[in-house]
Amino acid sequence: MPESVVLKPIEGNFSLGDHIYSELREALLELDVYNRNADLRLDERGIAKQMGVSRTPIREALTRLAQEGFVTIQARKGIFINRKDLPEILELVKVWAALESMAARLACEVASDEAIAELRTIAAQFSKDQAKANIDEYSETNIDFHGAIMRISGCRKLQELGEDVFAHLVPIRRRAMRDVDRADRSVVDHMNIIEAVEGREADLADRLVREHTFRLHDYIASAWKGFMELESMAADAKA
Amino acid sequence: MPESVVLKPIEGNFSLGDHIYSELREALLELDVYNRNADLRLDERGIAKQMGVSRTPIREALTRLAQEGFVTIQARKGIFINRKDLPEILELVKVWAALESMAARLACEVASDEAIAELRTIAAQFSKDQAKANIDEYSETNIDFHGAIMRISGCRKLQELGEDVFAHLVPIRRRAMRDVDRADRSVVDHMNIIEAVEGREADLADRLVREHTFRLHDYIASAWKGFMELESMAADAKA
DNA sequence: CTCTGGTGTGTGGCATACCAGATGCACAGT
DNA sequence: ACTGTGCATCTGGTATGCCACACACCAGAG
Repeated sequence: MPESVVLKPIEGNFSLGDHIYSELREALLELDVYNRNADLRLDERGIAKQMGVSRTPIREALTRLAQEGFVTIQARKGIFINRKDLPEILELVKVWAALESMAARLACEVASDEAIAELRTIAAQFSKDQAKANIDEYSETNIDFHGAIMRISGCRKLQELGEDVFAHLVPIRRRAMRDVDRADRSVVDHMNIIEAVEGREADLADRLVREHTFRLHDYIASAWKGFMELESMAADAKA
Repeated sequence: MPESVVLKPIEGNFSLGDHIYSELREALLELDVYNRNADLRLDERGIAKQMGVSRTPIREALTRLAQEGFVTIQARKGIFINRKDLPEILELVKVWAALESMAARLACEVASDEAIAELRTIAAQFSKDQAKANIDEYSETNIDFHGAIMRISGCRKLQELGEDVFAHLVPIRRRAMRDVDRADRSVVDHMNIIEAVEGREADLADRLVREHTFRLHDYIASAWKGFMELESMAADAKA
């Protein structure tokens, strides 16, 4: 067999169902920001017509979104976007704390020094962004940091589950980060976490991450009403 | 309005899709026990004919099972049962450890004394079952115990996620419990856990549960080959 | 005016037909 | 005997149409 051109195999999913699933999911996460009086209802036929396809792939996507808890499908009544209330959000944060603290623990035990160094690289962007007083970008970096901890834990399931839980928290978390005082505190927490992981102190890293996340938990619990007002304002401004 | 007959409202899901989903899921968990050379392939049309319905509800159920990771759907190739390998199983155990240790921690903080007392009630069945040397029933009780911890944590999401993760572990866990020495050790662990929760010692309960689950982790890691042989024997015996 | 039953429309559930890629095998060419 | 081309067939993906139930609205009986 002669030397031949090397072609990379076709990768992604080209099925309509998968595409629509991603599209809808993203749309829901964006929409959630304005979660006040926005239409909580989704219409299969409407979406189908809008996207120029039949109901079938739409239904497949919605089925998956329903199982992930983003929407609720009620037979012959309608499909409704799940609005998460405070207790539910707080539960998700607790789950997140459980997963990430375990990730930090595992990272201490199995992560390579290079992998751990990655945390500092990300943290380095903190001061830069913070210097720019660019809270939005800081928020993104913050997300990267937590994602990195999950990644270097070497536990794929932990990472995947964490991403699923996190998806439900995206709108809340982003908003929580707009508080400058919290951002400062967060930077300190992160530095302590990095040092614990670098020192391979599993128990300490576990505890620090858990406490860090529970600070977010308590903050959300106390600031929830403020979040709602912000969302109303955003929705009004849009209208 | 005169006194009229009181009828309880219709409860569950009567949609074919939901029913097939449950049925199929249960079948997969059972089948996994014989996970040797059993047919890893599922056929939409075959199942449809077998159950006397069209492909549509079957596909809905399979879509959900695919997202839960029980099966993999490959376009125009087939639907295959996901056989979990050792690293994957171990990752699931780690996730389980993360969730349950957090549950124990929360239980210390929020569970009522009555709820905690439930743990002892379940534990009481241990000695009884153990006296009967009935490992199978002990295994069930053991599962109840862990389920109870998740429940009294008061965190529904934690509980739900735990059940999802647990579902993937059912066959493995049941098998792991057949080891009598492990069962003895397990009883001791459980008693210690109960005492920690009763004493509201969150850090201790967290640690004990985590260590307990990691013992299962290490045991599976070392006994994996034995599990596989057992499964082959079971399959052969069936053939 | 109020209550009851009918009716029209909207919505998700299900069945069915068809499509195109994937596969395996047979047969022709070398 | 080997290779590769073409076809029959299998399989999941998609489009459609119909069904039954939920619900809002309306008309007629009281």
